[in-house]
Order: sequence, then structure tokens, then C-alpha cells
Amino acid sequence: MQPQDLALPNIDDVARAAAVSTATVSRVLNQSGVVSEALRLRVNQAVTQLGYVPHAGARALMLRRSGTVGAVFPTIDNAIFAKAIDALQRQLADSGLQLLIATSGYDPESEARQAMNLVTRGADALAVCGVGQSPQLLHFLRQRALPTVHVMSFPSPPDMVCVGFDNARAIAQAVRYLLDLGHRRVAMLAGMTVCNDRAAARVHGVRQALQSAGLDLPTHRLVERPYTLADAREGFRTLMAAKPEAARPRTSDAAPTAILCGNDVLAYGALLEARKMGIAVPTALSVIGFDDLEMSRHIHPTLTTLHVPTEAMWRAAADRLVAALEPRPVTVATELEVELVVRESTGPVPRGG
Amino acid sequence: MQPQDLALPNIDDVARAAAVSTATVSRVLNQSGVVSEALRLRVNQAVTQLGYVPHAGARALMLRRSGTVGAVFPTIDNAIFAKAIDALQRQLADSGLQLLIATSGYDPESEARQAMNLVTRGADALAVCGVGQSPQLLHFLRQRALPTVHVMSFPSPPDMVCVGFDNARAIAQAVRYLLDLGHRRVAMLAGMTVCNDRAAARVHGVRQALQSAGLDLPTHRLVERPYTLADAREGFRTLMAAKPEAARPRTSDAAPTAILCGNDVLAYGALLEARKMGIAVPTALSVIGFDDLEMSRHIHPTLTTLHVPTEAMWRAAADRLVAALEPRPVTVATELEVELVVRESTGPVPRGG
DNA sequence: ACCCAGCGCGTAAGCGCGTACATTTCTGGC
DNA sequence: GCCAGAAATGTACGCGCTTACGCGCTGGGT
Repeated sequence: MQPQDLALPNIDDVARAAAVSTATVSRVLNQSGVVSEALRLRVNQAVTQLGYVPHAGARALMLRRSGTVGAVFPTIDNAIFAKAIDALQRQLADSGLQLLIATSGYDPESEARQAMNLVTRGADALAVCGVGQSPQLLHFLRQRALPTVHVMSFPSPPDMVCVGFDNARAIAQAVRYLLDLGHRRVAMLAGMTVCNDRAAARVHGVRQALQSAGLDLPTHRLVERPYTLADAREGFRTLMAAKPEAARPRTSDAAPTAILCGNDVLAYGALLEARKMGIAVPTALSVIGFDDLEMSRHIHPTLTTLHVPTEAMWRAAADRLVAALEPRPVTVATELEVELVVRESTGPVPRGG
Repeated sequence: MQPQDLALPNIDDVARAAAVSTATVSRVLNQSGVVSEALRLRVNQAVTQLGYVPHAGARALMLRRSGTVGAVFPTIDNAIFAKAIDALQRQLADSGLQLLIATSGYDPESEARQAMNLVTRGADALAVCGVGQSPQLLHFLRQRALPTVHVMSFPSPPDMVCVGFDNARAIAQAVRYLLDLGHRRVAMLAGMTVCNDRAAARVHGVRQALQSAGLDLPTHRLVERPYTLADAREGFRTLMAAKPEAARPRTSDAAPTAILCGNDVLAYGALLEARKMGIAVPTALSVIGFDDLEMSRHIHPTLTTLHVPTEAMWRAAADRLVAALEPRPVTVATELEVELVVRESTGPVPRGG
């Protein structure tokens, strides 16, 4: 278990063992240049016998690239990011690239630190979530001309490469769908919008869509909670009990008949708490999520939600980086479609609603 | 977005800009040796002005370590591994180490390839799941004396460093608990045991515990399914409908009154399908999971399950690797406790059961 | 018989960095 | 004012690798 006190074999050892020059060993290993079959065999034998593996650092030094791509996620502890890592890692692996992971905890400063750390560790390219990076980080990346892709948001500032979707426009679909069902008292259980452009855009999208219909999203109809089930349940409870600050009672004082959630996890919390509170979904209350995680089609009632093409999105992001490293011309911005998937958790507004 | 055609600043550029020697720059950057305040300032200015970042490869070449730790997971698409990555990454980050990720898809050959790939990329140490690695991989790691920790299993072969728990013994607790409640027809919805020592140990643990009570786990009471909700539901359905192969009807032909699941995801599938089939939990059927994911305390009914100290386990694993790299003596094997958490999904055997 | 193109291989330079060792500068005691 | 020794700084080598270049050999054309 102790690290290598022993001297690892290097290319000279292999060359000696195979009675060839280091150049030949290198040529065999990299399939570059022409080597006779006899020598190729001798080299390969020596390599396996010595258990030789080229030193990554030395290689990176010569080739001016490390074959490593970094990614900074807000957190990993959310199925949507787990899926993202999975897709990214697989797609990069197909091009022989390794994935270097870091998390920021939704903090731009930490994100900047982590991203720079990844670069220090030799990352040739970077994938990050959204477009809300700190100016220092953006400056740093530009200064080094480091291929970077911004995922999950769209549109982006003009000089960014991004693969994502328009969060506001996506959730507006869901709002319109609710309005069509007759809902007028619509609330939102949002994620924390501080330093999270996606969460903020979703709130913005809801507000805008409501306003286009002559409605609004008053303070007591909006709560922000972290993406945990416990917080979601508490937030849901708050939302259902909330009264407007103005003292005069109106129709809009009554509890909401529909709740839009910032993501599926929040929606699960809402469904679970609704059940506990004896609120029937969708009869008395409609609930809509965002992401379409695996659980959404299984939970009871199954969740109406916005389907995000996570896999495709991250594969596309990986492709951008691979292309940039080739180097091949890179598509600057790609917008993906987010579709509303109607399931059991939504229905017509209840009578008198 | 295109990669660096531009020449990145190197230590010579910094030295020139600060009008000092490269040695001084290096000393400032690594806080090694003594440098006067004046020079330190000049160097730091030059560094920030040029946007200088030391070249990881060159650094690794000199220091004979890359500051990178690799980890191979079967998959990331499971909350238990997502949590693992999260904990591992954080703990390593505390020691200034970066995490390099790969996935094997539960295939030992792929695991070996991926692990070697990580080493090629410069990983100074490795974390892997379980103890079922391919002999070639184990040989390779030993040959290079690469610090390696095996997580999630216990015990392990004598020369392995491991941090985990005894899967068989853990699940035996759950079996005994069910037996105490009067259950006699106990079934198991297991994960795929091929190339997965943890899943296999859990099946083994159940079988053993039943045998100690004079019971057995007949073929029709055991199904293996991948860790997805859809597969779990289908597996559950199969389990509840299954009849023994022998033609003579006996008490044991009746449906099970309790189901042990290989992990919480399978248990969620069981709960959801039971609900759909109109089987009341826990009145007509008890369900037990394994892992204690966040959802388990929220799902309805809340899930009785075996609580695994995932966070602590992976932090401990990270600590082992950090210690080995210092290098400090390393605890060879650490066993963690897995506790049964009784919630709503289990109860006494139904009358006539 | 000679030349030269081309193939196969070796030699050696240098990628960017850390550090042992050499060198310079400073400090203090006489 | 001088020198020994400590402190501060510089010089230069080599980590392991890739690759430009050059050398020797072969063989077909003249």
C-alpha cells in the first residue's frame, strides 16, 4: 500500500530490455513511425514483462496536452448531475479522455478555485454548469484560451460555447399548460436562485408566463429551498399555508391549486408532503417538476414534468470539447428542446378553484 | 474556444518579468525555502499579471507525484455512488488532491482497463469498489506498489487495504428481525450478483440467516435484477407470482410475506409495484431495503432499511490514500457498522401467514 | 559499377519544473 | 574595517518522454 519507493520502469529500461533505442519504444507505443515486426514484438514483450506504463507527466510535457478534461458541478448529490457525469465520462472515454471532477457547492468563488485547480492539474478543457461563472474565472480561461463549454443554459453571452436549453421558455410551457387547465392560483417551489442562473431563469420564466396571462407571482406564492426532500416538504408546507402580506382577504388568499417545482426532487417533496397533509393530487392540487428523473415516471402519482435531454446534452458538451482539442471547428451554441411530459400529478383546476 | 496555439507563460517568463531566477519563482510558489518580502511580492505580481499556472506535467515529473487520485465505480447512476463520489472528492480536496473518475459498468475487465487508464493518466493512488478485481489488475497495482483502497466490502484478502462492512452479516440482521416478527416465507429481490461481491454477499447472508433458522431460500424466492425502478418492479411482480418447480403444493407455495431487497432502489420499486398491485405494506407484506438513501425516510410507507455510513466510509477511504501518499502508516482494514433502521415498511407477519 | 531514394533505426535535444549546489550578499563580533 | 558564517539568491542538471534529424543499409534505375 505504500507508494512507490521502488523505481518504476521508464522508457530507457524498456529500451534496454528490448535492446532497442528509446525512440523505437516510443514509436511502438504510439503507433507513430515505422517499426519492423521483429522489434515491435521485442518491445511489446519488454513492456508487459516490466509492467511499463508511460509517465503521464512527461508525456503531457512533450505533447502539450494531458488527455484530461475537467468538469465542475455544483454538487454531485443530485441525480441530474450524476447522470451528467455519467454521460460526460462515457463520451470522453470514447475519445480516450479522462474526466477530472470537482464540485463548487453552488458558490462561484469556489467554482473558480476548483476550475483553476483542474487547470493546474493539467485539464486540457473544461465543462461547467450554466453561465454564471465569476469574471476572474472567465478572464483566466480566456487568457489561456482553454476550451470551455457551458452546459444547461441557453442562450449564453456571445463568446461562450454553450449546450443547453432556455430554462425560462421551458418552464413557461408548463405554466401555459396549467393556465389552460384553468388554474389561476399558481405557486412556485423554486430552488435557491442565488448564484444559480438556471434556478433564477425558471422563476423568471414562471413570472413572465403568468404576467402574459394577466396574473402575477406574489411573494407568498414563491419559496426557495435547497434541493433536498426535507427542505422541499417544509417549503411546500409554507407555500400552502402562506397568506399575502396585505391584510384584506381576497380570492388570491386561498391556497394555490397548482405548484411548479424548480426540479423533480422538490416536486417529490411536494407530492410526499401533500400526501401527508391529506391534499389529493391532482384532484385538489396539481404538481409539476423539472428534469424528468427516472423516479418521476414511477412515483405515485406519476409526475408531470419537463423532460430534459440530459444524456444528449452532456454527450454534445463532450463532443464540443473533443472537437476543440482535435482541433476542429466548434459549434458555438446549441439549443436543446425541453418537452412537457404530462402524467398523473396534474389535472383540471378543482371546482371553485 | 480553440486550444492554446498561444504559448502559455512558463516559469522563465515569470522569472524574467520579476527579474529574479527561476529558483526564486519556484520557491515563492511552493513556499519552500526563504525569499525576501520584496522578491516575493515581485514574483506574485508577475504571476498574476501573466496568468501563470505551473505546468502539471512538468511538476509531476519532478515531484514524482501528480496530486491526483483515481476511483473506479461500477456506475455513477445510483445515489449511493453519487454520494460516494461526493464524499471522496471533498475529502481528497481537503488534502489538495484531485479526483479522477471512471466507471466499469460492473465489468471486471472494463474495471481493469479503466483503472490502468487512470494510472496512465498519473493517478498516485486508487479507490475501487469491493474486492472482486481481476487478477491482472491486482498484479499490476502490486507491481507498481500503487496505494489502493477497496471500499464497501469487509473482510478482504489479507494484503488489501479495505474500508467497508460485512454485507452478509449486515443483511442477516434484517433477516433475523423479520423472523422475530414471525415471517417464514421470506423472498429476496437481489441486485445482479455476477461480478458484484457485495450483491452476492447479501444473497449469501440472507440464505445463511434463513438456514440458521431452519428455513431456506428456494429458487422461486430469489430474483436478481439490475438497479433500476423498472426492473425492480418487474422483479417484484415475478417474485410475488412465482411457484416452486416441484409440482406438489405446500405452504411454501404461497406468496412471500416479506421481501428483502438488495438495495433501496430495488425496495422503492417493490413498494411502488406493491401499491399498484394492491398489496398493502406492511400489513400484507414487509419490505426491507439496503443503503438508507435520502428518499427512504420520505417515501410512503417509509422504508425499513440497513443504514450504511456511506459518507464516513468514503472519507475514511480517502484518508487511507492520503496517509499512504504522505507516506504515513496505513490501517489495513476497517470495518464499519451497518444498522437496521426500522420504519413503516415492515410489520408482523399477517394472520395465517 | 555507381547513385540516390527511401526505409528502419538511433542520437540527442528540449519540453517546464524543482532543487542540490554554487555564489553572492548581509550580519555581527572583534 | 575585516572576516567568518549565515542568509538570500542564482546556476544548472535531470526527471521521462517525443521527435527532428541523421546515419547506414537496401535495391532499382542509369
